[in-house]
Amino acid sequence: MPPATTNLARNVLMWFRRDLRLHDNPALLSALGQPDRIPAAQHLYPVYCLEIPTKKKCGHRRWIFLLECLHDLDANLRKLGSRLFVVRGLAPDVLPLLVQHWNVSELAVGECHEPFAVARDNDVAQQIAPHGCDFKSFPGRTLFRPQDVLARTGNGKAPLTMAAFSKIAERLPVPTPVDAPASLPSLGDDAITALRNALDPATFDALAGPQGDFSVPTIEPDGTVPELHLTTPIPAHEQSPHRGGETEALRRLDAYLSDHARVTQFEKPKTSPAAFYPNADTTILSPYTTYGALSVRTFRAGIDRVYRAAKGKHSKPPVSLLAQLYWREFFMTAGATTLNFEQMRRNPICLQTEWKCIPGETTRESHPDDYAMLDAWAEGQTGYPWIDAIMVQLRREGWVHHLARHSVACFLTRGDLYISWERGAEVFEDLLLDHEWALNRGNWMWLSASAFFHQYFRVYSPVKWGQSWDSEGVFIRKYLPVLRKMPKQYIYEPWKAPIAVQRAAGCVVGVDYPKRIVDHDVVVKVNMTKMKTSHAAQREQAAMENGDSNGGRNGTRERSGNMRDRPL
DNA sequence: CGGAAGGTTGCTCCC
DNA sequence: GGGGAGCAACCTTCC
Repeated sequence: MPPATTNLARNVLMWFRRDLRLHDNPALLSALGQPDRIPAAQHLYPVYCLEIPTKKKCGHRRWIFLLECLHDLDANLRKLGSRLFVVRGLAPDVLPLLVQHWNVSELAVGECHEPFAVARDNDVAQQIAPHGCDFKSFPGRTLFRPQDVLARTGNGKAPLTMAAFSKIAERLPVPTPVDAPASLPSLGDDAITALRNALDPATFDALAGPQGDFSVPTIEPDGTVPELHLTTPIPAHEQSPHRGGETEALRRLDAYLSDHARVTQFEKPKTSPAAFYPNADTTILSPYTTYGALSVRTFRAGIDRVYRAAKGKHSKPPVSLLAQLYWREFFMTAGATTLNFEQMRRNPICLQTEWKCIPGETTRESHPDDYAMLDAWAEGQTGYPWIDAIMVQLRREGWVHHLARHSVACFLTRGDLYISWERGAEVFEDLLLDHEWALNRGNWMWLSASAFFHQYFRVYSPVKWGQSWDSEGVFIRKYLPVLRKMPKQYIYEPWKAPIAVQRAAGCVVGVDYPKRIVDHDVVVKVNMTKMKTSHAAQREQAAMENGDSNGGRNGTRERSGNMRDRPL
């Protein structure tokens, strides 16, 4: 038993969320106490709450990546004589039980800033307070706290351009990563027994999982996870090449940073969306920063070391490697401080326009044709090989290049299908290993020219843009084998190939590969007109609300009042 | 306040 | 094929 501790005992429960690592983890380190000030914890209980089955928007490969991170975290904890307890259930339900029966005095977390996470954490803090347990949050998820950025904007609103954000970021202190612990406080000798004795058997079994020991769910070699009812085997060639975990994250970071020229000369718009693992132009570290298997503060420190070695000669924001971390902060700041950030309606920074398939406004039953188009896009069946190949890569690997995301997002929204960006965000949330709520929703607003970016007349061609990167069609041939033998002059537009050429290539359009679902050259003009009309309507509305005083400048639509002045 | 400058990553046409 | 103007025209930031 944990000794019948008095209230003076310091027992810490480390609640891991998006910080699945030992390096640069201030919350975890807090258990060690501080010399002469705070004693080391007597016991440390590392916990992850596995929220089954509520993560409906988390696809199979995302689950696998998360579980790999948990397995690696558990292994690394065990090297220090500890372990991870994976508790099945929602945090506000299960943490109070653990706190009570493990006699926990402090619950330590890495701070999260999403509105829903803040609400959840407040809930947990209230639930554990009656048990005499403090909720203590620590930095580490971001380089900068959204509040600290907001405090320097002058108007209390998140910056909407990278130039404005960078100006603030450059004046904020550079966070220093902390070392991984060399040792950890012990577990209670019989932490599991304590729970088994205190809880009724059904509750215990539900929390502890099928092994009865709070272990990480097992991933079978065929990719199935029986405990999570992920029972569809994934053939070897369709498994993601990106393996989760802190160990792999730090290996990839070191490998990337070892090429100093690549780091100092990095310019995002010059990296190719048609390059793919293991020869991608970019780091593919985003899945690791998403789950916190890699600390962004450690990442930044590594970039800074390379920059210093180059005596300050390096690319600059908004295109530099460091700026890629700034973009993450940029969207997290906006997401943490903008009302209704994840949707179009009642979102003060978002363009209002009449997309198809708006959540809550149409259904599959009311508009089956619109949703058929959405499905064709999501499944890689648009008939545009560049678009479809990207969606296949996304589905299979859980990662595609940022500019590839631009292409398919523009296609779904303002470019071709004029479908709600929220629907695209839902699909990405399901598929992306690196899904971050604020980045995903923010980038969908960007690409649909709903917020941040407004030059809707700049449209990506689903043919020309890919062609400019990969005229041979290597990328398409990899992910759409049906087009493998199509001559390069038709690989981006197979419908233009003479039927004899289609037959010779073994790919007849309409039989072996879909006909294109829209004619880009036609719909792009229609869509641009829709955007123009929506902007005009919005300016008119703003002029009305402002008594026509500013001619609609800064279109206030729902921006007036204090809608953005919400507490963090 | 008003207006100019600038905005990570477009396309087409022309030289 | 690489670079630059024109396309038609959005918003935020900054002075």
